[in-house]
This record gives sequence, C-alpha cells and structure tokens, in this order.
Amino acid sequence: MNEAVVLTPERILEATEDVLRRFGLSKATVVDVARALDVSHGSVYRHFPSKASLRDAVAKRWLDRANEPLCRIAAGSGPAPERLEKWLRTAFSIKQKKVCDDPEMFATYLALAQDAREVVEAYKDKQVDLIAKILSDGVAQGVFEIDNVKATARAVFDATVRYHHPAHAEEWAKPECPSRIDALIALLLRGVRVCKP
Amino acid sequence: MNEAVVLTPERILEATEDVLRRFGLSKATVVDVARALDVSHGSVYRHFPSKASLRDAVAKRWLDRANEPLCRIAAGSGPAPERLEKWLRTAFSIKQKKVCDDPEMFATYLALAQDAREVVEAYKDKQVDLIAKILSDGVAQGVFEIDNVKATARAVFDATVRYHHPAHAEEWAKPECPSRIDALIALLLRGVRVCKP
DNA sequence: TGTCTGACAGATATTGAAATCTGTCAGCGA
DNA sequence: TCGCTGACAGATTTCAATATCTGTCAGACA
Repeated sequence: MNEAVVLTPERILEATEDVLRRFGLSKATVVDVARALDVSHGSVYRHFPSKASLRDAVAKRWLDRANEPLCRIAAGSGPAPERLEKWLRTAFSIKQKKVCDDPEMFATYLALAQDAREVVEAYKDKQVDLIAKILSDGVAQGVFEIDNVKATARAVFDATVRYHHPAHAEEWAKPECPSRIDALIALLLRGVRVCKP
Repeated sequence: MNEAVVLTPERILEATEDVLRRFGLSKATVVDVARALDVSHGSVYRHFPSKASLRDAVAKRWLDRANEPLCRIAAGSGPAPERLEKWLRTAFSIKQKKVCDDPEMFATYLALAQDAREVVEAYKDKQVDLIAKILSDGVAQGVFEIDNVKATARAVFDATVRYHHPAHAEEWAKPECPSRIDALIALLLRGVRVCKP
C-alpha cells in the first residue's frame, strides 16, 4: 500500500494551484482538480466544504509565502527608517514580480481582492501589524514621533495602495513609476520622523 | 423654424448623459442617443467620430464639473495646511457623493478609469497641478518645506488613491473609513510641514 | 452647398437549448 | 467503521443562431 496516494488537504491545495495556473481562475473547476488527483470530485468536498473555501485556502498559502520576506524585515533589527523603506520597497517588488511570473495566480488574487474576502482582509491586517512593528521600533529608537502607531501604520498602508493593490497592477510597469515611488516613500518617511533629529 | 432642433455637440452630450444614466454604460448605444434626439444615428457620427469619443466627451464634462470646487479651493488664499486638508476632504466627499447619487455615471467613469484613457490621465494631471499650487503656496508662506513640489504633489495624489480612485469605491462606505482618512491626512500634512514651526 | 437619412457590411451582443459544474448523499468496498 | 464513489438536482456556463449595433457612404432634401 502506497502512502503517497492518501488524499490530504495539502495534496489538494498543491493540485489546485497547478490547475489554477494551467487553466486560470475562470476555467478551473473542482472536477479538474479531482481529475488531476485521480479521485472523484466528491472526495475533494470531503476536505473543503466549497469551491470558494478551496480557492481561499490556495490564496492564503500564496499570500503567506509572499509575506514571508516582509515578516523577516519587520522582525529584524537596525534603524527603523531604513527598515521601513526596505519593507515598502520589498512589498512593491514582490507584487511586481508576482504579476510578471505568475499571472494566473495574480488574476486569482485580483478576483479575491475585488470582493473583500476574509483571507485578504486578514492578510492586509497582518501587513499593517508588520508596519506597526517597525514604526514602534522607530519610536523606541527615538527616530520616529508618532501619536497613534496603529492608526499611522494603517495610514502608511493606505498611502501605498497604489503599489500593492492588484487593481493598480497595470500602472506598475510604467517608466515614471520608480521616481513616483521614491517621492511617495520620502513623503511618508518625513511624515513619521522626529523633527530636526 | 425652430432653433432648438439644430443638432449641436452640446445637445448630443446632454442626450448621451441622459441615456447613460437611464440605461447604464453597458446598455447605452448610439442608436439610443439618436432616438432620444429624434435623429438618425448617422447624424451623431457627423459630430463625434466614434462611440468612444462620445463617451470620453461625456466623461470629460462630468469630470470638469466635479473638479470645479477643487479648482476654487486651490485658487483661494489662506493658510496652505488648512487648504490642503480642505482640498483632500472635498475631493473625497465629491467622489463619495457621486458614487451614491449618480451610480450609472460613476460606473462609466470606473470603466473609463480602468483602461487608462487619455481623458482620465488629463484629469489626474490637473488634480496634481492643483495640489502643487497649494503646496507651493505653503512653501511661500513658510509653513511647508518641500524639495520638489511637483513630485511631492504627485506623491500626495498617489498616497490618496484609495479615497479617490473608483476601484476602491466599495470601501468608502465602511464605518472605519473616516478615521482612516483622518490618519492619512495627518501623516501627509506632517510629511510636508516645516519642522518645529 | 451642407446637413441629414437610411441601407449596408462587419463586429458585437443576446438568447435559449444543451452541456457542464457545484454541492449532496446513499451506498460500496477496504 | 471510514473514506471514497458516482448518480443526482439545481445552478452556471457554453455555443451557435439570431438580432442588434457600429461606423460608412451614396444620395435625398432644404
């Protein structure tokens, strides 16, 4: 008897991601996923209550993977301003890379993000927490001066939607984009810095 | 003979706006517009070379009308920080009002904005110029300290996409929205203000 | 003369019937 | 017993035939 043929949520997610990448969000069916795993589609429903939950689980995995480098930056040490800048630039370039390398998954993410699904909300909240971590480090280091760290973290996140929300993805390739990002980051850094350090 | 029956671009735009409001962007046809004016649809093409140009012209009118209060604020006098805040809040509330009062036109605008059409680009550039005007007033007043006014104006515009880009319109009604706007505006104002005034 | 009409070709949208999909569940086989 | 299957009902999607629309233009009409 072969252990590998046991149907696990993990294997289903793997197969779903493949199918999604191959056919795209609009064409991928749970029948396709079942076929890829060589089981009946009823079996898939034994592990995920609906197609939507399956899609959300795949998106969560994908988002968590994308989030990892950002967690490391936020958890790290060093001067907060540099870390905030690094964090933002990394966030932007991860998204930019994804949209090139993995367009089908990105389309899935876009569809997810457009209805304000739970997974995406949770992911955003996590991002805001990471920013808040860096901001409060900065306050502790005496380089940032912030009334309400949580609200300001949210404001920094909101101020940068243009460069991480998939709805604006077509703009990311434009040639004037880098200098606009520079100006935005400079403005935000000035907004949190203590006066005359 | 009746002067009112002369077919002018203005009358066509008026009728198109009506038809758009009545049927929505996806259903409105230039045949409908012609019918509303009681002329053949060929006549409409005598004044506008294509349906797209007609749609763009309507959008331009609509945007120009929406922009008027913002022009007045930018052209006004008084302390720049207050004016910048007023400008931003007005920009947000105009959009918010439009999305409630005139959802069909707003959908049209959304469709326009999604392909990055010329009209919308021009409108955005105009908005950035207005912000730049207020910023340079602030510099002149000695309350703002800004390296590159034009780039910073663009950054302020970019930082506020979430509250003026139609792609985010569904978020505007959420209860936490006002306090997030407050935090964002505070952050941006701090980003342009001189240190220790 | 200059504006408008209406018929036209090709493109696009609508429609309804057929196919496929989602989600459920009784029962099979290990 | 437990996970899997496959048939099923209702929802959704596909597809091709049909209808409508866009954009043009020769000619009517004032």
